[in-house]
Amino acid sequence: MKNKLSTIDIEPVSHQTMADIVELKLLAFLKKNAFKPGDALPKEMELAAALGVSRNILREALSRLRVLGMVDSKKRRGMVLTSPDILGSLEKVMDPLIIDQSTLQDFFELRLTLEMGLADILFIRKTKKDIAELEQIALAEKVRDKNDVAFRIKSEVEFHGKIYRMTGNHTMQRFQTMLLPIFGHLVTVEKKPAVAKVTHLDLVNLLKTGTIEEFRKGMRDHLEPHFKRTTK
Amino acid sequence: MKNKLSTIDIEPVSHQTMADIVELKLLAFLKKNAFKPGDALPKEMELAAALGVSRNILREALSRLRVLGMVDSKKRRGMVLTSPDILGSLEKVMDPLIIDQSTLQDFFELRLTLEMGLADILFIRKTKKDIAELEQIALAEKVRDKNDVAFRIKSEVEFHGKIYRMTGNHTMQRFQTMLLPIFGHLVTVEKKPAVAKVTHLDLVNLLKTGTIEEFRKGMRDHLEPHFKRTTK
DNA sequence: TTGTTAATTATGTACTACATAAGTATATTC
DNA sequence: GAATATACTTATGTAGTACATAATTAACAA
Repeated sequence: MKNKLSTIDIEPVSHQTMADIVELKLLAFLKKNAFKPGDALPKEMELAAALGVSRNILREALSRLRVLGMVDSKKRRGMVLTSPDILGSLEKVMDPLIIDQSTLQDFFELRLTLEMGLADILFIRKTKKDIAELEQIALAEKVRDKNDVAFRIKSEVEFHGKIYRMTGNHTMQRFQTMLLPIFGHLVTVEKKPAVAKVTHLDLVNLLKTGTIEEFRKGMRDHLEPHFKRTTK
Repeated sequence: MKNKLSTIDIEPVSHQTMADIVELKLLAFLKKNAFKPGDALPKEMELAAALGVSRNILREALSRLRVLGMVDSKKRRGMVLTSPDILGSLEKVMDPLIIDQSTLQDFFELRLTLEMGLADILFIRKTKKDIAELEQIALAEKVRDKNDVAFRIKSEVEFHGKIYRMTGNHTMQRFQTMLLPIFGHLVTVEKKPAVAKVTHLDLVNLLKTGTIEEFRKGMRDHLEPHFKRTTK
């Protein structure tokens, strides 16, 4: 019964090119031989000869590993396997305009999920200093005009960003920063701005004197407008 | 005072190659001109000419966009922008052996955070059918030998995997699958297996008759051994 | 030991040539 | 004239050659 789609939802046959194959073979080669970061790779000519492809094709495949942050190379020295910058590749494609709607929604929910799960790590790592800084951010919101949309978004970003930083988890922090454009995009699409009944200042106080459960409850109420939009 | 490191912790100067520059220029070009999935890109020769580089270099850069799932191309037809497969690039580099220890720990915490935050979405999306299936998985564990390590891991994966599937969030589900090798790697490194006081069957019952808060409390207790290892 | 210079070498870039598949136009047949 | 077969065109895919460049090594000098 789902034939109403004008765009036919079917994937085109995948024409594997040599570069595709070589890319996979290289990945398999690295895993099979248990290469570790720092290990030197065979030189281009050897690899190309071993794979039976031109140096051109090999370089196209290597170029892909480079963008994944898996290999690095310098002239004369050769190539070495590096510890990949996992989120680096994510950052490059995180553009709300080209990501399909369904995935955007998924990431939005992912952020909500993270935010709800943060409490545990947060209570392990929180410090008086961090809480004080967070409070400053929350207090700064009061003195500004509530209708200043640009400021509201900026302060929202600042507050939640600070919370992620407080976890001491650099990856999570970066991940959140990457999700910001998506969050911003979905929010601007919204008709009316969501007003939370639990404010940032409330959250700060819960962080200061409350329990994990109380803080999480507060966060849930703070995010309630977003959860309300999450359908079955 | 952190000079005790034998390997000097300093990044080498980054030598940007032409391919690096072209890659960035292409990304900027696509964003600036608001290209949308399906839009045709200029042909290789035109791009190369416009950028002032050889077709070789351009193809190395395009190859990178391909691995990110941003462009697709067929002979004669030309290249088109595609909706990127965000997690595709992640999957390729998700190898516990080459990811640095610090990032591994970050991802481990990320998983714990997700698991703790799942409750809200889960209670929105859960169905009787899914709960019944989850219960089957939990029940199947009872009949097996507790000392069968391989089975224990398999059933652990199955149970938590099912929970992620129950969220209906395909991205989160894929993300969890990607994290499995990391989880497995860190667990095998552990000395003694962690024994949780809240079992999978307990969680199923909480999902059936409990509240969100009760379920989350159960999940926290279930994960307690892992949280215990999480240091300040 | 330190500093300079020259030779070596693996990567980086450019260019050419051709293969291949997929549109486009033309010709042929009924 | 419509349908089918044929030749042509074109943009990507692949291969090969040539040379530039930077980093390493070796040799040499102060």
